Amino acid sequence: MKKRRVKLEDIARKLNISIATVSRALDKNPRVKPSTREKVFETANAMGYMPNQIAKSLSSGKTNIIGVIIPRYDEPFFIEVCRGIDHYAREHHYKILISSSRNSFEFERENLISYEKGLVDGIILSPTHETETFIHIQNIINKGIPVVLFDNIKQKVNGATHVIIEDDKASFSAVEFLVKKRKKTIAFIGGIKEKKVFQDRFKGYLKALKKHNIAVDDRLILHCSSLDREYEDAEIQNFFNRIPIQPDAVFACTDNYGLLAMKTLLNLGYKIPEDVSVIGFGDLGLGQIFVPSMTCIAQPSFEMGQKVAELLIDQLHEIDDVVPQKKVIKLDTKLVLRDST
Amino acid sequence: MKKRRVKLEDIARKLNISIATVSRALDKNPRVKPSTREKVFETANAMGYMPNQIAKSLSSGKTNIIGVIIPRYDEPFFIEVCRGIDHYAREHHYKILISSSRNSFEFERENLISYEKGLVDGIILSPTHETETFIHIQNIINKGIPVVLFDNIKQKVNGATHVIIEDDKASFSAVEFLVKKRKKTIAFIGGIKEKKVFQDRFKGYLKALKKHNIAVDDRLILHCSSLDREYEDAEIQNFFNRIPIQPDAVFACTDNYGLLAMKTLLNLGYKIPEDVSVIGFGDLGLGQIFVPSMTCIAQPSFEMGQKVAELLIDQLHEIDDVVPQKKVIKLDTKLVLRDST
DNA sequence: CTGTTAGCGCTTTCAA
DNA sequence: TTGAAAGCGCTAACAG
Repeated sequence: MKKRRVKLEDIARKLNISIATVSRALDKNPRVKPSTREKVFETANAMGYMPNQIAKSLSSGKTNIIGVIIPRYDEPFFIEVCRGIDHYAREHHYKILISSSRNSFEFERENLISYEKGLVDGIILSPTHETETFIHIQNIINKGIPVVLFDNIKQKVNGATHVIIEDDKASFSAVEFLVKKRKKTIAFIGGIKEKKVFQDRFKGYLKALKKHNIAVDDRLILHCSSLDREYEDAEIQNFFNRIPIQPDAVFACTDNYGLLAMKTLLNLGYKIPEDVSVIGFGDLGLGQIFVPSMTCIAQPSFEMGQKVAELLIDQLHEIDDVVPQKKVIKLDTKLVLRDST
Repeated sequence: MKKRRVKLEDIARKLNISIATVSRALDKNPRVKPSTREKVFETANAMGYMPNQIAKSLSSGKTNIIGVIIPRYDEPFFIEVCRGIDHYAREHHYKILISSSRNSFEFERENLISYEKGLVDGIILSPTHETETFIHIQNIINKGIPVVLFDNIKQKVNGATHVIIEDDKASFSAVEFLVKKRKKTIAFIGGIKEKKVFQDRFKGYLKALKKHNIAVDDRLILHCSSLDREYEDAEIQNFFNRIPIQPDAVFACTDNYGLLAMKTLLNLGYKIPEDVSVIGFGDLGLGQIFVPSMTCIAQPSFEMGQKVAELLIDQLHEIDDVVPQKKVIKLDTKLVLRDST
């Protein structure tokens, strides 16, 4: 059943012309006589010709594939970013090869190395919480492969463009919003301490309390340590079941934490927002469905994906000699008010 | 900055041996003298050698990439399937190239064609609701590229393996469960009518009603027609706002529909499950967080991904001459009981 | 155990 | 406007 694919040579032979001419004709190279070109197109179609991408890539040195590495698939934020990347990339004739580092530095390195084998023209990466050192990324860049980083960047990488949001500012403004609503007992639910974005969101929380002279109370603070959805649930339930004081507000570092907090609080008999206000982070859809709907910091995920792709593709199109400006792009967030506050 | 990559030739020259030997040594081919092999490894490392995947692929005829086409990214079901595929594929040294057909037949075709250019060794595809004809898939198979289909398969494709769940049975059992709870006024919320899985889920609903002599009431039936999250919400709100009779149960064809129904009903003052029971379809996480938690038909999404990948990779490893058995694999679903019923 | 050589399918000078 | 030929980097059959 498996037939040999038709290639340029087959068309050339049938038409009694050279491979080069066929190649040029198919390329719409103007240096081919229109009549020849037409004949080539006709027979190519008739024979069911399909160019071999691999051969093209080998000879041209470009694959038109962008490698994307995210810490995990099951987080709407990353999926939205990928969607944004995909949209932009497709418009510019690039495909995307996504892989997950599964929150592991080792996997991140492996993925990077596998991309280094020439499969991709450039790389988009969101570092894991474990990623402390950045030489693996630096190595890639030194080999001349453009890299754009987004989210969770612990350390500036020379030669890479960064796309981020200002996590500290965003959380500061959310917490300040709660304070202005006369909340005094504001709980904080963060994620793994090692992750830069969570560190920054925590900083914003502290800063807001400090500014408004509210004492920090450790009993109100939870840093979730699990990387797994199921355990997050348990951690948060535990936290609120045992909390010795009643919070009048909760600031959560992800949508999911916020929703889990709401669920737990409702089950404990709290009224939202009467007894306690809740704010989430991300605004990736679920907050709108929950009853009551959740106030969130909206993170421009799709746009972040588009931006990241745009920056990478721009770099891919730059003349090699030009030393391009590597920049840090900051995207805006905003607080979306709903029923939980 | 962009340095020329080191290749086999460079290593060969430095060691004064042939390229072939270097290639074999790196391959751990036993026909190379251990001492030679070691020297090769050392210098390869020292020189920072990195094999060129594209060249390898061209000469070996395999890319070790699996192309995956899903109707959309922003549906947890598909992401879970992709996660399953990724897990299995990675263990077997395959990478996955995901693209979305964005619910469009034309995009599906385009993606397929782009994969036909030799970039992928095999294809995993979930057809869109628009996909009525399957010649584009048949064409691919005829070219000798293995294809595995999953979910929403309107028509059996010759030569392709299919992985599905029995949507009609699953929804039948869910609706029957409601009937046995003495529900008489069971609303149905389905998706676009063109989609096979929704058709089947509707059939199951009808069948259960029929079996238990409950008259079908069109006023209780909604087929959502939008492909966009935002409009789904509006459609479902509209439906319940205007419904002329009070349902005592709702069977929804996706988790999202179920959650939106619960939200709307709660906002209308219904008590769940006292006034109305709700069952969703999928069980992809959110149902557990909602208050009340939602009873769902659990669909084995991750497992489906693994299975689909396994079947494809098996096929890729089959000897070409062997005409492989193409099968239809049916995975089991189950009803997960929670607070909404 | 190692080297020679002929591809894999396409692009791209260089010549004609 | 076209053709010949040299790669792209690696694999594998064949010969020694």
